[in-house]
Amino acid sequence: MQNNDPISSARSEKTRNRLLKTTESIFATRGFGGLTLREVAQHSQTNLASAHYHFGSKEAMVLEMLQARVRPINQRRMQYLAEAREKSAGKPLSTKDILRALILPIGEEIAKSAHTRETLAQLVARTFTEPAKFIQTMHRKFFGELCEKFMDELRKTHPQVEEKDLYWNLHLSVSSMLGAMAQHRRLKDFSKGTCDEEDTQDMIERLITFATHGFEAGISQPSV
Amino acid sequence: MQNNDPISSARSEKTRNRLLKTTESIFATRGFGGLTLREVAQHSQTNLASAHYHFGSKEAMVLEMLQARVRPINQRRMQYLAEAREKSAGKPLSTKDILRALILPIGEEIAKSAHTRETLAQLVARTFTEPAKFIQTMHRKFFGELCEKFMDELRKTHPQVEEKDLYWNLHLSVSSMLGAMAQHRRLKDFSKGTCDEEDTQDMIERLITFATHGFEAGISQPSV
DNA sequence: GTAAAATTTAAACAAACGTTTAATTTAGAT
DNA sequence: ATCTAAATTAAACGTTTGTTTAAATTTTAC
Repeated sequence: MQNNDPISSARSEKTRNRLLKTTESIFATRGFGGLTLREVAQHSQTNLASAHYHFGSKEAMVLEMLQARVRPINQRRMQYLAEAREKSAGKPLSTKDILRALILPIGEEIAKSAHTRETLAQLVARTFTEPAKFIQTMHRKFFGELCEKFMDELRKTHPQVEEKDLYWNLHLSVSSMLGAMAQHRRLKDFSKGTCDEEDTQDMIERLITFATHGFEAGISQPSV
Repeated sequence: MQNNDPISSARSEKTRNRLLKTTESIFATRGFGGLTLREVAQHSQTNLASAHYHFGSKEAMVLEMLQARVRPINQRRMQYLAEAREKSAGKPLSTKDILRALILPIGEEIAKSAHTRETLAQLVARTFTEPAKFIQTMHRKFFGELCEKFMDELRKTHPQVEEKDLYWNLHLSVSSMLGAMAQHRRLKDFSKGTCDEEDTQDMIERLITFATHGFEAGISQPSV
């Protein structure tokens, strides 16, 4: 039996994954500039040069980590949208169904484990505040087409609403989602122990409700 | 006549201000790690060492710039809250009045000039995603007490609502505001020219409406 | 088992960073 | 005008960074 992938043995793939995992953790807490290849190598129990061997550069390594993280979340978003369409049997989806498909997947990913809960929220937040150009490029590539898919769905649900209003309120919905992710770790600082940041499920449900009503208020009457 | 401030001549203050202005611009686009004292000095038409002479360190310089930016915004927030209280004549404020006092000042600051519109939105966004510890500390100091003031007001308006619900939805309101600031420059990428990022006034009004209805939906019924 | 390829490691590189020191220039007071 | 302190400048320091090179080790194929 010959390996169809001549390069990359079993051992090599393990160190690759170790590097990616460490990259994720450090990038989430310190950002791109704060991430050091030496620190990544140390925490991955490997050598400094091995990062370049496997990925070619620091940029490429971080990019691969981000893609591996974002891709499954976006896939699940499309999946939820498709499932909601099946259930609705041809009729347009509710605003809440659409926004749930947008928000829920990232909530599930956060809720998965303590490790992801710690880092993923910050991770997502970074991708849209990070100064590095290549991350901005990735962000645009990843979420540009996704945005269009969701806009198509919103147009069907609100055929009478102006394009501009739909864009603005989708923009605000996404903003509130990302803002909530970024602020997640700060919750304790301000809520004086009232709110528990570990109850991710609760946060996601609140966020969906928040965004849904914000959205619908924004497309019906410009001021209240 | 003797200058009451023996140090800092007129010339020195001018270079100080030039340094702060450049710091703001670069920090906004590149973040703390991406900001270089050499670049700041160059764009401020002064020397590298002058930054240390005036501020003592890179950290202190950035901190002073941030404080100079945030303080007047927070002051205006408190002012708007007080003004709304006067008009209401003892009766509790509406949710929208409270959130408007929170959101409007930052919108006004953004709308002031092209320069601030470019940078302030990103600036605010950075302060809550920035990895540097001293910025996190500042963030907590600046917004911790402000948060309490707004919570007091929200408690009066919604005396029957549980503390936890108020915290969560204030949190989500703040998140949507900050998220909108951070995402502001990305708007063009996704709206295909439909939305104009220069119309800040429009964004702020939409944001206030969005947050108000999101907030009120979150404290009345947990699910719709 | 042995040769070749893939992977890991060690060492060094040039560049860039914040900071410091010391010298120079400028401003203000008598 | 001169002296003193403030402000600016020039030059260098010690670290740290991503990256590269080359040697050592491990795995894979025949």
